[in-house]
Amino acid sequence: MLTNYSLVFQGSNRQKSIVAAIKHAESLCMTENQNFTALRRLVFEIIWENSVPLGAYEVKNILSRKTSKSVDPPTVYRAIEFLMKLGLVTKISALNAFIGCPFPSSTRSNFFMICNECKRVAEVSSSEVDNEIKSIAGKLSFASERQQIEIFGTCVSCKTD
Amino acid sequence: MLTNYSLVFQGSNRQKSIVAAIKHAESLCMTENQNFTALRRLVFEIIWENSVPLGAYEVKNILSRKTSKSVDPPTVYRAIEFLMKLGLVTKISALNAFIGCPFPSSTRSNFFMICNECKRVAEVSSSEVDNEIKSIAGKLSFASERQQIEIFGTCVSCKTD
DNA sequence: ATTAATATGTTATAATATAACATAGTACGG
DNA sequence: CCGTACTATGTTATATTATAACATATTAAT
Repeated sequence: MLTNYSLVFQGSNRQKSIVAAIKHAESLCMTENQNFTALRRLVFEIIWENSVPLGAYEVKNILSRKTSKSVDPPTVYRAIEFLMKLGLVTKISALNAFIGCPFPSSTRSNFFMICNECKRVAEVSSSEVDNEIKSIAGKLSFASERQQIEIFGTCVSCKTD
Repeated sequence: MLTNYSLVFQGSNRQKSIVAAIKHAESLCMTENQNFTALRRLVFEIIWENSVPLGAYEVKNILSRKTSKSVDPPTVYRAIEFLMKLGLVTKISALNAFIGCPFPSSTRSNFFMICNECKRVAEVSSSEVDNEIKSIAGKLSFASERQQIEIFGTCVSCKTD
């Protein structure tokens, strides 16, 4: 099992991992022959700077502040779509909000633990869960392509508060 | 493991299960002291008649046709909210659409297999997956309350076509 | 320089969802 | 039976989320 759970819910900052994340995004774009433009990098940073998932319009507002000019929805949605295709960002669809993927290169399908109190989201990559689902899909002859697992509850920090 | 997979993806109709579902909904409302009004019953039927999840506005249009009068969004959303609270209907949040829960009384947390081709959705209730997730949550001291698992892929029928 | 491809800007609008208040129906104690 | 409180529905308006369609700009290769 691989997770950023304690970093998200008990760690003090994420700065260090953001630097690494940008590096990773850059090299991924390089190998995929994709253009990590200034705009896309900005959106990536905005989403990654938060352990709370951001709605597209929140990203839009932050982007607008950072660039000191007005930004229209398609600008944001296109950048997010680009990042999602590369697996750098995921949508938490129950929240209509977006969060950075800490393990973009993992081949296992990850899932999210979402704290109802502080709204932060941690990612977990578990081969056990993954295998169990794969096994069920196999038995039913369902060719699974993509999965989205969202667990809502209370994180370790908020529970003790 | 409990599933309506073959009923949904290989069965010819769902009529039989709808009758049982309505009976179940009625008695559930009875014991919960909730009012299974004509409107709520209609919305329940509309959603249950489909193995494809329906958007709220699709429900609205069908409802409007069935009652021969115009229906406003809050009417539909309120009925859906009511049914969801009772566990009779779930939202597939990746689709912004709603589907009946075939195992409303199951204490296990269920998940959905969604065919990208025919759009039908089957529900699976697996204690293995459930336990695995519970175990991870336990290790991380995450008090999980609700979970939403959506598996997208190709069903057995569409694969062979 | 010219073209093709990619990325962004811009305008408009579609699709999904809820707030707030008005009215109607129901249930029950007096 | 009446009045009150509660529940459900009707109605209007608007918030939130997302995309279509077309224009312009940037870039990369010929």
